[in-house]
Amino acid sequence: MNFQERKKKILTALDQADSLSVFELAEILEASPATIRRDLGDIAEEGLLVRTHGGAMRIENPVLTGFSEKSAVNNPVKEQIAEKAASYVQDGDIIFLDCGSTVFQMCRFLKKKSIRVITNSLPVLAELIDVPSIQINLIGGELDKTRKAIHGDKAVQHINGYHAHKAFIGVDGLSVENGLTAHSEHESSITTAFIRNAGQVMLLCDASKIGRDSYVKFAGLSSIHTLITDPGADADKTGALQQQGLRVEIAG
Amino acid sequence: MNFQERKKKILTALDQADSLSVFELAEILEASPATIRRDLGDIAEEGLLVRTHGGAMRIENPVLTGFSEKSAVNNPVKEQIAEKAASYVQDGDIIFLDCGSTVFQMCRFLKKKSIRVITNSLPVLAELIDVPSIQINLIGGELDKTRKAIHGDKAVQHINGYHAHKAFIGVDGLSVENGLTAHSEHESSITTAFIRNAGQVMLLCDASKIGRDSYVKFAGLSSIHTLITDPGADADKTGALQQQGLRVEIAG
DNA sequence: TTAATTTTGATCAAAAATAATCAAAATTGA
DNA sequence: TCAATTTTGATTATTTTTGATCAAAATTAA
Repeated sequence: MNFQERKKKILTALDQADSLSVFELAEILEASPATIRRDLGDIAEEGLLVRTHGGAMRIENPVLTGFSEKSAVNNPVKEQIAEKAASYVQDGDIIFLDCGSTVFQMCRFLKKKSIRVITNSLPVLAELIDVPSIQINLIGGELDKTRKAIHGDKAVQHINGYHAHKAFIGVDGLSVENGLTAHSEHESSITTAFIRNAGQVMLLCDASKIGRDSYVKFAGLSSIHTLITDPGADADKTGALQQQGLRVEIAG
Repeated sequence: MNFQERKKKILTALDQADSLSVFELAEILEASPATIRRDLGDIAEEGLLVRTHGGAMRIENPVLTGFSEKSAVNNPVKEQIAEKAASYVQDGDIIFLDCGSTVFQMCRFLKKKSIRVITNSLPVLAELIDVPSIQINLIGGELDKTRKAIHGDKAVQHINGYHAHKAFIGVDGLSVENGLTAHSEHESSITTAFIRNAGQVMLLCDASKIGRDSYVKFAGLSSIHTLITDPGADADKTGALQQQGLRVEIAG
């Protein structure tokens, strides 16, 4: 059994029992206490459980978890991309973070940095609000309840009022032919604003989206500085993107 | 049993019995008095209970966790004021809600209405995000982590971009002599913006704040349409306010 | 007030849990 | 396939937690 599997099982077990000891977990997962401790340490660092002496407790904050983004948790590919992306962030940076699930995963790798984050994502806000070294600027505007993010004209105006060193964004499609594409106008207008107001634009994009096109064409390849993707990306496709002058980084 | 578990049990036990002795707790938790004393010391330091000689007492206003706002819960006076204030809200209204604890209490009385809410308060956001009939416009700007609210110039600009039918605001002090007063410039600039951009301004204010002055003078009595307070308000003081043309509503 | 009692905080040894280290096993990549 | 890397589990040293003891402080009773 690998870490990802154990992580899932630990979190499931903790959902039922509020707290479990290292030994109880060792028995459930048929692993040694040493392994369980390592796992619990890692998972606690992600903020998905509370480590206690002798075991772990479920984390409970209904409101906060309401905003938390679970879709990318347990997705090792997105985690790798996020970690790579976070390595570009330095103390003192001002960064834009958009509301994609891969970008959200960056949060856990940003917690030790001293930065200013400008975001329209409520999960990002919830994740970083307790980090003293990070100042948050929340983008205002209409709340999109399903995406747990802010959008609309007012949000775009807000972004236009700032300049960031780096923007970390996601897209729904990326190809040589059509550049960056998105599902909706709302998303694309926000992303466009981020691109316009950032020194460097980092695109976080798993392999499945490369060479794929979505509905709204909103930016050319030249607006992106670096593409961060996973090792699963097709070499032909990434090669073609590189030929267009795009810098491609493979995470992991 | 570890500290985290005991902490939880101690707080739960204190929620039921208002106060417990070290020995009662030692029996409940099956731990030694020495351990209980250490625990109580630690928990008291977090501000989650009051240490007494021989035991501990429940605290009224536990520290807020996450975005949830607990300070005004179980405060019948604030609830009454909030309910009265909410009765002024009609379907179709666009309203400003500020980040005070009494205003926050309005949320539970607003859930059945079809309205648009413009707010800088994260607790309000968290409380209303799951209500389908309510559209939320979040004010953007710098995040004040301790107040769990947005403030700053950008936030004021944001508010200036809208007009609402009604604004529901709180203050730290209210008197005939000094009008509305607040603890900080940040709060007052936001409140001023709400007042400027609302058709009607409703001030939610428990009796203790009437006749009291705080530090920043930011608006005159004439900027307020209606004061909603509780039956504990001094009749002389409310009378003086009424003589200045202020409409005073007593909740409950 | 003083004396008796209770509670506390400090200290310490025992017990429990952890982190660190290292070799074996499993996985990965060439 | 084999070498390199990662992961795992066992061992050991370190840290944390606990309960007992006891003097000092606080509270209560007289």
